[in-house]
Amino acid sequence: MGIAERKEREKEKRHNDIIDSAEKVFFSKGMRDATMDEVAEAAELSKGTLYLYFKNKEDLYLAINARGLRLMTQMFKDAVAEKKKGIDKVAAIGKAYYNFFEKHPDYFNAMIYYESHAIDFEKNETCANECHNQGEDALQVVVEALKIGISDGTIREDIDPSKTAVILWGQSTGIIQILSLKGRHLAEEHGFDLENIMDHFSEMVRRSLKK
Amino acid sequence: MGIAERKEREKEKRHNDIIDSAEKVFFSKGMRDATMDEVAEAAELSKGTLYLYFKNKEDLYLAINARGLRLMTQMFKDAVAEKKKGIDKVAAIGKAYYNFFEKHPDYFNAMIYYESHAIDFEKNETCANECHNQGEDALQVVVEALKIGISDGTIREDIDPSKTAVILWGQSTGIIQILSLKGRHLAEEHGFDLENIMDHFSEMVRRSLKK
Amino acid sequence: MGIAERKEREKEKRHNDIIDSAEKVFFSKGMRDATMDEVAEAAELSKGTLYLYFKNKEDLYLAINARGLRLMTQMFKDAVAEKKKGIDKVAAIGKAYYNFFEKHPDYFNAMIYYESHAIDFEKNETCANECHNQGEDALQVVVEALKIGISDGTIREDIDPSKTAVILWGQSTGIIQILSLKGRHLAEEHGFDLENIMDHFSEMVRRSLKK
Amino acid sequence: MGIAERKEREKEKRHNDIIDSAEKVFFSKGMRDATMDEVAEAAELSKGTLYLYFKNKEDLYLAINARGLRLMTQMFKDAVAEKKKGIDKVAAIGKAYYNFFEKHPDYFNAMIYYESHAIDFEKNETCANECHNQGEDALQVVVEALKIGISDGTIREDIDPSKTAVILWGQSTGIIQILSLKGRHLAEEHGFDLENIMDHFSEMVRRSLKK
DNA sequence: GATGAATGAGATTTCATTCAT
DNA sequence: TATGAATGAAATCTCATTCAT
Repeated sequence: MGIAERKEREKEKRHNDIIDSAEKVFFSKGMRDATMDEVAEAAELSKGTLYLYFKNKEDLYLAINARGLRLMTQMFKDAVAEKKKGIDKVAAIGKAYYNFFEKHPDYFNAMIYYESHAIDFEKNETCANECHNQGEDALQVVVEALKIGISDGTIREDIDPSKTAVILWGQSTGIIQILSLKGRHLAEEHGFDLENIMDHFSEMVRRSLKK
Repeated sequence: MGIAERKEREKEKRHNDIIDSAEKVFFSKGMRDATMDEVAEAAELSKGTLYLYFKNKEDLYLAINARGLRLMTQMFKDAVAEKKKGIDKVAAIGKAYYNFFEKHPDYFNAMIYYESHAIDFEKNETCANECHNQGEDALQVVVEALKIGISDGTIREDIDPSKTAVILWGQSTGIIQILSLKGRHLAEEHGFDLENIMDHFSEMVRRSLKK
Repeated sequence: MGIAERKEREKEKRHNDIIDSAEKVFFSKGMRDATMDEVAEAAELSKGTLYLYFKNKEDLYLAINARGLRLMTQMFKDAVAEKKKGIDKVAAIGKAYYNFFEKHPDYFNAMIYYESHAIDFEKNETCANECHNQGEDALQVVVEALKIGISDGTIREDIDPSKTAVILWGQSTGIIQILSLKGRHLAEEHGFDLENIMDHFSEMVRRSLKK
Repeated sequence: MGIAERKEREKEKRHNDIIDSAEKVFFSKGMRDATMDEVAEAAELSKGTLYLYFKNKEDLYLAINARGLRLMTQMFKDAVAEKKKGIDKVAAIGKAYYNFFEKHPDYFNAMIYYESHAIDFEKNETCANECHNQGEDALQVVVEALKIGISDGTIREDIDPSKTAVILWGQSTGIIQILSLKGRHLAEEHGFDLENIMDHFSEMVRRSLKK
């Protein structure tokens, strides 16, 4: 019981409702072409209220991205849980990442946007920090999988789990980014099978990590 | 010899002068925050004139990017020429890529920006096409190196050179992108040595390709 | 006796507390730039509560002005009481007015602001009416002084006390207003002694009224 | 000759056209309630263009005021020219001032607004400075009239022309301001004849200045 | 070709005021 | 009564792009 709690919950809900509406607008029009007016209309709120909840357009976009990252991290955790061996866990994360891209390409693209724009973390910007933390969480899942792999002997022990996680993260993101942006082009012009490229990549990663 | 030629040359020069000025502005302020007014001022031209030479801001930016891509492709070609074995050529391209990033981070970031935004190639837009072609050129250098590696037995023959080139390209870009955006953070907070990460990565690639 | 009375007293106190806080804010930031949020914060009340006690921002501002006018009227009455002759009473009011300005410039400026904006009296708005009545009171003090002057022969009898009071009021306000807004400028750029200007003015008024 | 001149003239015209439109809007709705959107619409220009010509709403209002002041100064000069004796010139200025108020009450009120708000002159704000200069011009006309009066013996020589001009200016403004704001009230409730009040005032001024 | 004024769209901000609880 | 979130209207600002000359 508690008025304060209820208010808090309502505020939280309003916050989420705005993100819901923003997603619809941003995902259909794109970050650049979507307008705050449209978001306000979709949320059935006044523009002033949007700015009550989010510092600016970018902040709102980051809130969407934080959601995507949360979702992705969960997918990573689920993937990891399904495998025993470290190397298989790593591979599963890779698969999960591609899965995330396939099922939620808009979230993936939001992430790319976020990753390719220098964003200020210094100033206590809630959404930016949330994104940063979620990113670290996701990375940590990879680090753990690598450590397990080293322990169970499925991954060579001369790698540094943290550095390798960063590398894997960068690699995968870079590849999926290409698939996202040039995928259609690669498929149509060059006859590439995208899924197949991911398998290729997966195999390469496995080779680069195995004992 | 002729008036027409001279005019053509002058036009060409004006074109390049504008890109020079745009580079200064875009590189110091960032693509998003740089304004056409600033570019015009730097170029000592009126804003209207910029639009005589470039369709729009993005087009101008793509012209810069094309320059960077040309430079990068050349660095790739030089790198390839210095090595005999295919696998070494591939590794040399990777080194050259990191080199390109270190020496011309602004061009690299322009490229990232370009890679993370869907850009229309369809309409016969000169600059966009130039970028696309340069990108294909660069990729072709990788494809050739891989083919040579397969021929000379330094690279396993069960890979598809084209797909693998795309993968290598995506991987490398993704990693350098992380270094570019989070490099300082990784170095300062986590004590990572960036060069060392690239060596790690290089080693992983070598393992994933070798026979 | 009772609860009702106590409630009434508390309400009255709250009312005054709000004016106290509003004064601080309005006087330091200026009527236009002060915000209701700031007043609410200063009063340690919610913004909504302000509106329970005052119809709107202007009403609150008028409450401040009414205070100033009450204070000023009292100074006029005190000044009048100290002199015997009508002409001296009139002069004393003039001095008191300047005195009011010097001691309470913020109240004076509030009055100026009030005087230079057409405000609705019609609708039974408490604060506006209070201001209006206070203004009439102050003017009446001048009227009385003039009448006494006519009676005691220190002021020429061919003037109309009411009209003359309005004229004196307008004159004085106009001059002090200049001193308030341009005083510093006049003193620094033109080397005027403000006090001296008031003496000048006083002498002129005396000449214009004397028999 | 002169593209530059023509451009200059056109710019000047556009400037004036905007002020024309702004006058209509501001005078009919009042400074506070008029919106820049309305001005833009009246001027058949985009809002952005308004801000190209005027720093902000206040600046635009000051431009209107500058016009009023120019007009008023001219009326002063005309009035002065019609009289021989200094004292008559001063009286004529007073009449002209009231005349200005009667014929152009909106300009007068704009002036009041301007006079009762502290406005920054420091920053090189064109319109504010123009107002300031026009004000000085007008005052100078009074100073000259007083000097002539002292020379021709119609005004006592123991007054300081500059200070007296400031006093006269303040006095008159104050009285007309009352007539402007409370005139209707004075006429209807108290049966005052406004014109008559000005005559009264005129007579008082004459007495206060004459030898 | 060159110019730069004008446009128009949208982001952002700011508040007085209202309203549901 | 008290609260403070929400509103809605404007102001302000910023630019990429267009257009008349």
